[in-house]
Amino acid sequence: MPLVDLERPISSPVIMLFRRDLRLDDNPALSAAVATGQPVTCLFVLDDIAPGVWAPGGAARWWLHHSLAELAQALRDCGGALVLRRGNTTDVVADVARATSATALYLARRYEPWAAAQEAALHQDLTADGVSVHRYGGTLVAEPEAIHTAQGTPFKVFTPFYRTVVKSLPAPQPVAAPPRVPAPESRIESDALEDWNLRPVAPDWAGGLRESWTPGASGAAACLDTFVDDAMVTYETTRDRPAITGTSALSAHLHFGEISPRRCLARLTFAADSRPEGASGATAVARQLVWRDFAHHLLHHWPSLPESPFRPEYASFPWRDDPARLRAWQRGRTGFPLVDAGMRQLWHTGWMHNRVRMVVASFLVKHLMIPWQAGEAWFWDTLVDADLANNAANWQWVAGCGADAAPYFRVFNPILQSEKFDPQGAYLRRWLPELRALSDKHIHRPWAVPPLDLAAAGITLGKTYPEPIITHEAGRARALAAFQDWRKANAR
DNA sequence: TGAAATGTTGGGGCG
DNA sequence: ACGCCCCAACATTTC
Repeated sequence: MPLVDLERPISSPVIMLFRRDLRLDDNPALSAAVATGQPVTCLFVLDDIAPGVWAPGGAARWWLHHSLAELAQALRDCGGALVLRRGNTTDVVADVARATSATALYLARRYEPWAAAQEAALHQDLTADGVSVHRYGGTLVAEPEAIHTAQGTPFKVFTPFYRTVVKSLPAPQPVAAPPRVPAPESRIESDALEDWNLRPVAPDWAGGLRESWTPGASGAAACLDTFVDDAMVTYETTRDRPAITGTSALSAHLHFGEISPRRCLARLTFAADSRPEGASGATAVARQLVWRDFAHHLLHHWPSLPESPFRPEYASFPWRDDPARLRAWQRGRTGFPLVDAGMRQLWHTGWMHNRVRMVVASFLVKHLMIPWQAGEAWFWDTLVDADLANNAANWQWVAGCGADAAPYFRVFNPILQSEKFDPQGAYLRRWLPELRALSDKHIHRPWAVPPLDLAAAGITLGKTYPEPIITHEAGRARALAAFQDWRKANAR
């Protein structure tokens, strides 16, 4: 044996940096780290101090706690260990690399502007220290570099983007979880998850979250199973019914990377093959996964997406500063039952049905003319699935200033939407107990209920339930007029 | 992934 | 029997 080999460490451990890929299954970075045959230091860094970071809100932090707890257990079950550290990611990883004599770092890329900058810094600092950096995908269906127009430019319209993804994609072949993730013999120090205080203590407002969700990879897999078994076949119609569990409810699991979109696609494809009547539902939900990709591609190519309108002319749109109505919207006290039910579902469970998200968002930016960024910020603070790319792209879509956006004059009628998608008022009654006694006919518009019926239902408008903070007709007319004036002024 | 206003058509009541 | 009107139902356009 050549002498030089004796000078090398007997083993050269590697680091797997978990970020938003809190799973073992179909995790290409982890699989590559394990495939080195070396011991793997699994690391998660709580880094919400980096510049430009949108620090996670309370609901997302609660979810993160439980997701990390499950990841740590899953790693223990296969011979591994998860090291938790807090601080600047680059500094922490460099420290851990020195402490473990690591020669390589594996990670899955992210798409937030600050995260991309962080990856560049990691690459620079660690390479200088003699640590090779290996960056993988796996978080999206397709990487931004792989999808572009014939001219080589990024897509700005969803449908051609979708077609290109479908056309250029091989059948998804998820990578199975490694059977063992061998930890180094000498352990390095880890923070205790409890000490991070990701969960609320006093007051403990997380009861609604606990009732609603099972964070973690096993919860994610169960969620997908339930969808495929129960909802997939009728997805196209029941997805719009907020009183029904008609959607996948995978958003937060996907956000934290507890399940990969390719794993979802593979499962959907298999299910559609074995159950032809479910094929159209499987395609429709797969399309939603591609919307998620679209948002991430947009953020990748337009890093200012969370702050600035994609269509720059909207910077001069005459938005209104209206703190009182913003607060009424946030607290579910607008006087429009579907809007209020949605905002209360959000507050209680950290999640809102997608159809209702569109209605409440339209109400904020059109009827109230409050800047979309205010809605984006509230969703960011309260959603368990708060995701920089999805949140920014979807708010801009509703506001009309985004890529492939709904035109500004497309105003949702919160009453019609309510009657159409919650005809029996089941969703309204679930979240607005004070309106429960109203009839199916009356519950969508309490302000128009005859006084005797109101009294019989125990309702005093302005006391037990708010008067509408604006009428639909006035809000709609004001928004359309402002839009027309602005366009005229803009055309000059 | 909209709604409202406006236009068109056709059936039925009715003088 | 006929023409007129009303209006629901559907289609188109406009915001």
